[in-house]
Amino acid sequence: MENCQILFPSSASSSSFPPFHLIAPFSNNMAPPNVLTNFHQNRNGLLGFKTGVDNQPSIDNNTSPMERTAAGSENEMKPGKKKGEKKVRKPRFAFQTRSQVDILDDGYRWRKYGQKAVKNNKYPRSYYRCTNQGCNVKKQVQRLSKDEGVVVTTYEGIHTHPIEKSTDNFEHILSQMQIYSGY
DNA sequence: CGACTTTGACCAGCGC
DNA sequence: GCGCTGGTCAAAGTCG
Repeated sequence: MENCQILFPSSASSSSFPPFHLIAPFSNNMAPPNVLTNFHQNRNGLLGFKTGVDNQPSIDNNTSPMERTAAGSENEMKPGKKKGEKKVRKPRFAFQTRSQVDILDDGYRWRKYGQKAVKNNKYPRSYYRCTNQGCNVKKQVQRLSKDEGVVVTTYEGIHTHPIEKSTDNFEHILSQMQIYSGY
């Protein structure tokens, strides 16, 4: 978990790196994760954006070994937990936002599949998965207990399909929230 | 009735 | 080895 902290640059540097630079591309029919991926690819010395990429060359593993047979043939081990096989992590991107709502409407449809209480945090962490068939993108949403206005959203994986609805809505939400810059 | 949420249980990884 | 913690599953419940 710790390998996925964020950072936006401090607000002091907003002139050189306004947080919304991160977001602007969304309007181009791009989903946040994709955008962030770009950041990841350039991440040498970038932004302070931190990702949780583990030996993941990059983004071409859209359909990962984690893929769970949607048909539900189970009985196999849990996905991605094969013996001897190194745990493969998809690229992860996290960002903090200051928002009233936990769930940012980023244009994709998500299904909640779990919620856990997190240590040192009075708010639970929620786990969501993209409902699009074949798309294994996941995200975690957590509100900070020390600053309840701050929501941390972590994306894992890359969407393999076009966005489902206009991101105008997302932008609208963005316009209502402030990017948190606590570092 | 389908899509989604809730929630307890289960499992693996990790630190001690 | 053990206990803690994070991540996921899946059954049951809810909602439109």
